[in-house]
Amino acid sequence: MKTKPNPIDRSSFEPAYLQLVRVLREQIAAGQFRPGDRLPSESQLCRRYQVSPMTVRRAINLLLEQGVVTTERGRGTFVKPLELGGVSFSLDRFQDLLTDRDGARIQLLDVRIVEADERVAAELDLPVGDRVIHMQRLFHKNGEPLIYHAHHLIYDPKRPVVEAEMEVTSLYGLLSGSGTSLVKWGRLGVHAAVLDASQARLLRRSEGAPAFYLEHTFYDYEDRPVSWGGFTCPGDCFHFTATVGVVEGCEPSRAAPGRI
Amino acid sequence: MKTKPNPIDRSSFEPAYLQLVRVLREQIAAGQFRPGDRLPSESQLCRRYQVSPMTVRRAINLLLEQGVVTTERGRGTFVKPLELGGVSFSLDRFQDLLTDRDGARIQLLDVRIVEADERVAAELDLPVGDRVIHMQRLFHKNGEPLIYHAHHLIYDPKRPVVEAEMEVTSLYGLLSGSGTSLVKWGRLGVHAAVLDASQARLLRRSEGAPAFYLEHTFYDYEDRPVSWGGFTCPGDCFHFTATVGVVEGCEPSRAAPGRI
DNA sequence: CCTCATATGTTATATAGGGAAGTTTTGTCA
DNA sequence: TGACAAAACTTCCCTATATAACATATGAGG
Repeated sequence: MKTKPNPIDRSSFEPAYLQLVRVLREQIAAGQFRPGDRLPSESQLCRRYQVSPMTVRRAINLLLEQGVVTTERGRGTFVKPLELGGVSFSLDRFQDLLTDRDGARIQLLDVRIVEADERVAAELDLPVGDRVIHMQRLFHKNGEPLIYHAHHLIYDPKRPVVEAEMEVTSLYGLLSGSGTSLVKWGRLGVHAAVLDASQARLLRRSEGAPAFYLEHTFYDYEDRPVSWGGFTCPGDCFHFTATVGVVEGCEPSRAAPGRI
Repeated sequence: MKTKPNPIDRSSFEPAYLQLVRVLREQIAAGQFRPGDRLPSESQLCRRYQVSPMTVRRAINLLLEQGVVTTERGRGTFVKPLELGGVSFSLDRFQDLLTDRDGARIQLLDVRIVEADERVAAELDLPVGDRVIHMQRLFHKNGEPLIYHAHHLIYDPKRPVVEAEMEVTSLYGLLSGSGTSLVKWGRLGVHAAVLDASQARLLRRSEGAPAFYLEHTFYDYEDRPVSWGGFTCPGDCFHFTATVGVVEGCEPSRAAPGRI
């Protein structure tokens, strides 16, 4: 058996456990270990790379959380096969649009106090006819309209959502708000949709054009709904991408951004 | 200062570090720690819960990877504010359709060998005019057509993709295939789309109906493209959901399934 | 009052080791 | 040969400890 040089560089800034993760990933990516194969045992890895058991464990745990391998107690660590179910898409770039930077502009189309109809009342857990705030906005990027946003907010003097929400930046201040946020959590959904006539006019596109509808409901610390609405994102400007499997570049099955 | 009882149960099957994760999550979910707040230092947590530093570290690391907290070396660990960018949507249920279970049926519409046009040649990294396999399929669930799938495959006698791919189960066998898989990794994209005339007829829906188009390109161990195509999923049957923020039930910002 | 060195508190990384639980292999005994 | 027990191996979890790197507070000296 030939003795390979130890690829773990102790003088590097990169921690040993991360180096080990990288080395193992590279070996998997190179096909040295294929789906279903068993990796060397932890003690073997210790000897092979001259690191302590805890370091190996930590590396294995990372690979586990990254979805690259599975472990079976008493049997070994195995390379996971590809599966579409593990893929996930993230909204990375979306938040950039909600904030102000980089030529992003937020146009307030309309704000008014209306009475909740059945649908709104159900979503916000209010009696029908209660007063709620209805808000419509248009997000621009480089002068072009990009996203249409409409949502309903509770209007309760006892709950100071209004003041925080009336700012034009709105959602961003309410979500990632400096200091104490009012919102504890939210539920999101992505639907396939087409533009209706008014949306098409606002977004300067043709009616019936494909779009993503990103629905959102946010809840406060008493788990009461605070806001319900959605973003309409034309399909010609938005898409989600991701990779599955162990690719050479680091960070694999982790999701990738989503705007062209 | 009142001495609270130690919520870490050492006789439990649940590992200490997971219990600690749960406890901290509950405190955050309950509003005991709010976004921006600093969590107790690691040594404080050691004393408070009577566990060793490594156990605390592991718990903190988990919270870190779950996106619940951020850490700043030399300053402390802080509760993360809500941010949409961190949300991710997964394809959990999608794979169920690719396999056979639960009343799922796969109808082979057409398989033929064609010459690659410019687009196909570019995607599969082949010369224009090379022979490729074109395949169209229809996925049914409980008798209803659900997904339309069309893709092109390389047709190279030297690469035994064909035999593995000709099975009706196709993609599933090629991906999650038992034994040695041919595919090392893949690139996925989700686009907003509408049904064209032929798709509408096959899927028994109206033309122009909204849909998701899940594009895919798969690569072999030499990083050469093997397959390119996409799934057309009518919007009335598919959507993605996710939650953002720390919700009472475990596993939060982790993505959620996607079929109604 | 300002500046700079020091001390303290924090997270990050690493080593060494031990025990529990599960699986596989080996070996012994009938 | 067959059945069963023992050993070996593997993953898993935890403890104890040490060092490094970074941030902030403290205090002395000008």
